[in-house]
Amino acid sequence: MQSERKTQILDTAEQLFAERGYHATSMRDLARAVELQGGSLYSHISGKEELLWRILERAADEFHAAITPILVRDASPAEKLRQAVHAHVRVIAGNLDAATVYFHEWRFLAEPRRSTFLERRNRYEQALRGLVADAVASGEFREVDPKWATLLILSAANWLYQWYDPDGPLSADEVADRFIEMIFAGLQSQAEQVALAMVT
Amino acid sequence: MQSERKTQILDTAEQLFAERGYHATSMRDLARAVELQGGSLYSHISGKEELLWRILERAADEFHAAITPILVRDASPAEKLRQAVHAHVRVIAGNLDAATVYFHEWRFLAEPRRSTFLERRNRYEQALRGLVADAVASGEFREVDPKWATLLILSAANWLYQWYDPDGPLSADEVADRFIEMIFAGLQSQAEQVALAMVT
DNA sequence: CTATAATACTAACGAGCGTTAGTTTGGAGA
DNA sequence: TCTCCAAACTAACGCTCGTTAGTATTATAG
Repeated sequence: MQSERKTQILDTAEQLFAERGYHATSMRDLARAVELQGGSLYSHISGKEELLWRILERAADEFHAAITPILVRDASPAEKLRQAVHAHVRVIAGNLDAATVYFHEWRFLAEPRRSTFLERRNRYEQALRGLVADAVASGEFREVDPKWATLLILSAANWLYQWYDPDGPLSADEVADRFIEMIFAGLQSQAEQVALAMVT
Repeated sequence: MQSERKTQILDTAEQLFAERGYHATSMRDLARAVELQGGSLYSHISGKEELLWRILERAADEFHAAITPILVRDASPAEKLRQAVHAHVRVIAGNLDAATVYFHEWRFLAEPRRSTFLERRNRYEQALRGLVADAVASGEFREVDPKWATLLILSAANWLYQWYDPDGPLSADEVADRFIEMIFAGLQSQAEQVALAMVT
C-alpha cells in the first residue's frame, strides 16, 4: 500500500518533470509544490531517480493494462489493432504528463533501470507489431512491412503528447478516431476498402 | 563571418544537447569536449542560452531552406507536398542532433526567444498545411481536414529523430519514400489511386 | 620589432544542487 | 498517561553550476 503523501509527491513530480523536464526540476521545487521542506521528501522516497523510475513504471503499467485484454480478444487482427491503437492513444491523451515523461525523460534513468525500461517498451511495441503482421497475413492490410507500418502508427500516435490539449474541443476518443481513420486508410488492402465502402 | 572555433563550439554543443539534454550538459562538459577551460568559452559566446538559440536558429534555417524552393515550383499540389515532406525528412535524418534539439530542447529558451521560435515553427507548419489544403482542393487528396492531415504527416515524420540510425541500412531518402508512400496512400483520393495503379 | 586585439587561462564568485544527520512534533495504541 | 514511530523540520555537507575578473599567451598587421 502507498501512503497518500507519497502518491501526492509522485503526481506532483510527474507534473513538474513533464512541464520543466527532469533536470530542470529541483527537489526543492518539488518540495515547495507539495508544501514540504526539501529534506522532508526523503521521509517518503529514497532519491530523485526513484521518482522518475516510479513515474515511468506507472506509465508503462497503464499502456500494458490498456492493450493486454485486447490482444486475447476474439476479433479480426485489424479490428484488434484498431482497438489497441485506440487504447494507446487514450492512455496518452488521458495521462499527458505521464506520457510526456514516458517519451521524454526516460533517458535520464541510470543503468540498469534504463535498460529495463527500454526492454519493456520494446516488448510492448512488439505486441503491436504482432497485430500488424497478423492483419497483413489475414489480407486485411496490404503487403506492407509490419515493422514500418508499426513505426508509422506509433510515430503518429506518440506525437500526440506534443500538441494534444485536454481542454480543447476534441476528446481523446475523437482524436484517436481521426488518426486511425487516416492511417488505416493507407494500410488497408484494396479489397478491404471496397468492402468497407459498400457498408457505408 | 563566424570563426572556426565558434562553429566547433556550436557543433559540439548541438551534439551534447542532443545526447544528454540542455540542462544535463554543463558548460564545463562542453569546454572539455572542445579542449578548453570552462571560462574560455566566454571569449566566443555570451552565455549558455545563446548556444541553444543559435542551434535552434540553424535548424530552423535548414528546414526553411529545404522547402522554400519547392513551394514556388511548378507542379501539382500533391507532388509539391510529396517533395516538401521528402525534404523535411531529409533535413531530420541528415541533421539528427540538430533535429533532436529542435524538437526536444526548445522549451528551455527563455522569453522572448521561446515565443519567437514557436512563431517561426508555426509559420513553417502553416506552409505545409497550405500544400495539403491545395491537394485537397485539387482533388488529388480526399476530403480530409488539412489541419489533421498535416498533423498526421508531421507526427510521423518528426518521430524520426527518436529512432533513425544514420548507420543503419536505410538512407534518409529511402526512409522518406516508405513513409510518404504509406501516408499518402491513406490521403489520396480514390480516383488518384486508380490513376496511379494504372501507371504501375 | 612593436602595438594591438583576439584567444585562452586561472581563480574565484554566489547560488543552487541532491542528500544526510540530528531533532522536534504530533497522533495512535498500550 | 506514557510510549513509540512516522513524518516533518532545521541546518549543513560537499559539489557543481553558469559566469566573471584579471592575467597571460599568441598571432597578426603596421
